[in-house]
Amino acid sequence: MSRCAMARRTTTSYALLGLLALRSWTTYELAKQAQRSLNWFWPRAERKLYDEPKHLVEAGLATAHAESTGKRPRTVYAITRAGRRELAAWLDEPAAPRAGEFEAMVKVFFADAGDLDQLRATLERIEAEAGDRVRALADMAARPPLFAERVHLSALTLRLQLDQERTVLAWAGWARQQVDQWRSTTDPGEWDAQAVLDAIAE
Amino acid sequence: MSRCAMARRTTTSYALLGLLALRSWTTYELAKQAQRSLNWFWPRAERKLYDEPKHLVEAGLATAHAESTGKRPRTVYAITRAGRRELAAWLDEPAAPRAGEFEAMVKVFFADAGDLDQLRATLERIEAEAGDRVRALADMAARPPLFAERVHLSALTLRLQLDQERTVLAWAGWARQQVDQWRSTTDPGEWDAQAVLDAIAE
DNA sequence: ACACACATACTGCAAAGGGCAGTATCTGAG
DNA sequence: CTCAGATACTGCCCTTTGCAGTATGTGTGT
Repeated sequence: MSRCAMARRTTTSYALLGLLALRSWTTYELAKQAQRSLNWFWPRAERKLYDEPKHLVEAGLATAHAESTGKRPRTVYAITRAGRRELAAWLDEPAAPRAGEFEAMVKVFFADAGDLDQLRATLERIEAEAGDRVRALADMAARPPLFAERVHLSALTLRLQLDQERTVLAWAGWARQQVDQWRSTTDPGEWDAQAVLDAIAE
Repeated sequence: MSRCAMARRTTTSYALLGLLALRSWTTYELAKQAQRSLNWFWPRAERKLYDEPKHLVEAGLATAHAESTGKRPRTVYAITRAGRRELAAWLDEPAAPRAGEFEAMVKVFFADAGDLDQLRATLERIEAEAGDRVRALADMAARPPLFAERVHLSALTLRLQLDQERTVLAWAGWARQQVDQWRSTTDPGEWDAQAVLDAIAE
């Protein structure tokens, strides 16, 4: 009943609340599940995934229940009716803009501080990583789903994730071909950068 | 000469060092430039962009020079020889994996906690944002470049950025079409989720 | 029967990063 | 002469990360 000092909620709060809306989990399970599914578009350190459920309980959006496996204690979290209400209300709020961290692209952008071999190595690593992820996504799609009644939503999100990885993969291959035509990282020789920019500018 | 307590360097340190490798900037210019260019793949709050150059100076990778415009002071940063060396060495280290925050996708993933109108609104916002960004990138590509001698590197990075935004744009359009065939967020009716998953699994 | 790897189930701490408010000066257009 | 907008930052508090540390299950092989 009392709402006292309901601390602010972050996207991380709602992401975990979303998982709790599907079923109850122990903190450990919740953390693992978040890393399997949410990690693709809402990556969070395991540390946070242990802290956040406590805030949800504090705010009355979830309940915590202490259990144990022999001598080892564990906490099972479940969503409350208020939690479901808040989750539904949150869906109405406009989301934060997409933001991506891509350190390797910083290295590409400043490639002229180094040599062609370094640039090529960076591009190869980008390509390898994207390839791994395409495979990981294919695996996930092939495996029987954890929540059969939610496959339509999984299909939607997996599709974007795959498209993104494939885009990176294709770009990296193209970039390696372009870079192979350069004389050095500071001199692209005959290579026509303007043509690429013109294509981007439509 | 002394290396005393050279604090750790982060990717943000190297990103700014990269900009300093191009020319000297005041902190304000550096912050703005970082937001114009780096923001696409290494977004950082303005606040950090003011702190970081101080660490670079501390580590001997840059120098700070106090100037003034009338009564208003300003600090001009320049890279040192040690800075260029460190930057080149950093290019060799494998980069952190790509990581993206996409809050709107969390809302799509948990769309079954709300109704179809909420899901459609989320998809429309995703589409609008991606459209804005495609236009912003086209603008950047059309505008005369700040560093003419580096257009080849800009072309490479802009290309990926555009591909990424277009991927999101195309996906959002597709997703809206799919969702229009659903009966509710919990019941996709005749819609064939398995077909989508099979396509992903190859 | 015992070892040992691996999964479960967390906590503490320091440092990086984000968001917002606040302060002040300079520049150009009307 | 005014006023918006650009320049040039700092302080504060909270979130998030990363890593190390501390246990207790469970299953597999020998």
